[in-house]
Amino acid sequence: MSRCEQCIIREFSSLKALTRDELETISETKTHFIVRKGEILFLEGDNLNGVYCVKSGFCKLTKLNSNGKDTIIKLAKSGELLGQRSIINEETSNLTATALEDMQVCFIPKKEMLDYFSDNNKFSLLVTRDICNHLKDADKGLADHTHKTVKERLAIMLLKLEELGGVDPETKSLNIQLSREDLANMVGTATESCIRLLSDLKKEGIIQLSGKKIILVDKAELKNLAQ
Amino acid sequence: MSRCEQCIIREFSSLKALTRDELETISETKTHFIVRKGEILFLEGDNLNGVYCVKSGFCKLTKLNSNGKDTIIKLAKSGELLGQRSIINEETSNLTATALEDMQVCFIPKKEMLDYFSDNNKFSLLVTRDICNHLKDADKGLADHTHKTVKERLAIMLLKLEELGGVDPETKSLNIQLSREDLANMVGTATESCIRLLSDLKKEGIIQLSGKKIILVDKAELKNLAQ
DNA sequence: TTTTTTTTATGATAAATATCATATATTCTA
DNA sequence: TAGAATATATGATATTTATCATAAAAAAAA
Repeated sequence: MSRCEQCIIREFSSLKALTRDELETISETKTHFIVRKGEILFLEGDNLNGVYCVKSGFCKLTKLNSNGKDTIIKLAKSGELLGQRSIINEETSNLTATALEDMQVCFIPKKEMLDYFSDNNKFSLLVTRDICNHLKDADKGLADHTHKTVKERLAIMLLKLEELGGVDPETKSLNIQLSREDLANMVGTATESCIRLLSDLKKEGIIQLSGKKIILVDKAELKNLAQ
Repeated sequence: MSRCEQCIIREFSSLKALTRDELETISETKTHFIVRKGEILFLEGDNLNGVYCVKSGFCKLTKLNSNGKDTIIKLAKSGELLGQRSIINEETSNLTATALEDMQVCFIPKKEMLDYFSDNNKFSLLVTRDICNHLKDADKGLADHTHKTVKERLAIMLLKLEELGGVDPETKSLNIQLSREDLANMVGTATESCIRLLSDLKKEGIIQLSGKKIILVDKAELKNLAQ
């Protein structure tokens, strides 16, 4: 199994603040596994006994609504740590993580995370900053969902998907390919409304569609919509 | 000016983890002031040079939307610290704080907060947990705003206002009295829609209204609506 | 491949919510 | 206190968005 000291992915998260000694200890205790597309990493309400480090692939983090629908709260890609909040607060997870494509994931036990959080100041600062960034995004999302139209939120989401996953250099289409249903759940609208608005954007020449592939043609106009 | 060592309010925030020495230092450096109803503590985009400790009164934390409207992201009451995220992330504030009634506020400089964050593990853990709780609330709010109707969100908000500010023991009306406009901005709807739905709830015997005073009569039904 | 299932697409319609208009009540201010 | 300004209330209407229905396209399974 690969060693954390040699894993480049750690440079993208708070783990970069760990010392060589700490990384070696984590290497001994961590486990590594594959999650297939559609499989669940953890469920809302689960007691997490550690954090998940996404090595490759990406997943959606959702919250189950009383009407049985999932709301996608955010997406996570390689380099991100999942479950930090639950570990720090010693609470069950408030979100469900589901793979949107095959993923490689490492699991780092709670004990090590909490030990280093108290012993390594640089690490705890980075962990807290990471959580702060999530909070800032959530505040922004809340404001957007409160006063923006569905079309505006769709524009925001398309730009966010590009930022998060980038585009295929050949086809220029978004690397993150969501079903219309998932996209609708991120935007916070009905699937049909989402499809309809995508069609509108296509008719207006702002995006191109072919199957799940989406190309952002007129990004200036998208940004204008997103404001 | 009152000394932090003797201030009971600190027991309600992460400040309770500070040592006597640390509290004494803060007492020397902190400033204390009054913010009148409607006045602004800080603006979105402001560079905060410390955190604000709410000693009495409460305020709204808002985000300016591109359409010029404010979205109320949350309310803060006595005992809460404002501006922690900005200090930790060394970023400008992402929210505007406006007093909803006269407030007493202490300002604790950035330097002390950051020093104790690195030196006092108990303190940094509590600060991080506080931020984690805000994140959890924001995730919940995002899910609610995504799939719930305006009436359901109004019910949620009324219950939240009771939880946050309590009720007058005499009249049983909510202590936190918001304008219909502010309430609408928290729920995420038009002022008129908010007024209409309050009237509906009144007709259904779920709440009582007289001016800004709101009495939650049938809390079971409200909770049922809030789900 | 053929069949079945799922996803995407689009029209028709219903429901929810926003906007505009206006009246009344309340609060503020001179 | 009177008058002005603001907040609350409610009707009429417009707009947005969701739901239902159905068809075409794509993907999965036999």
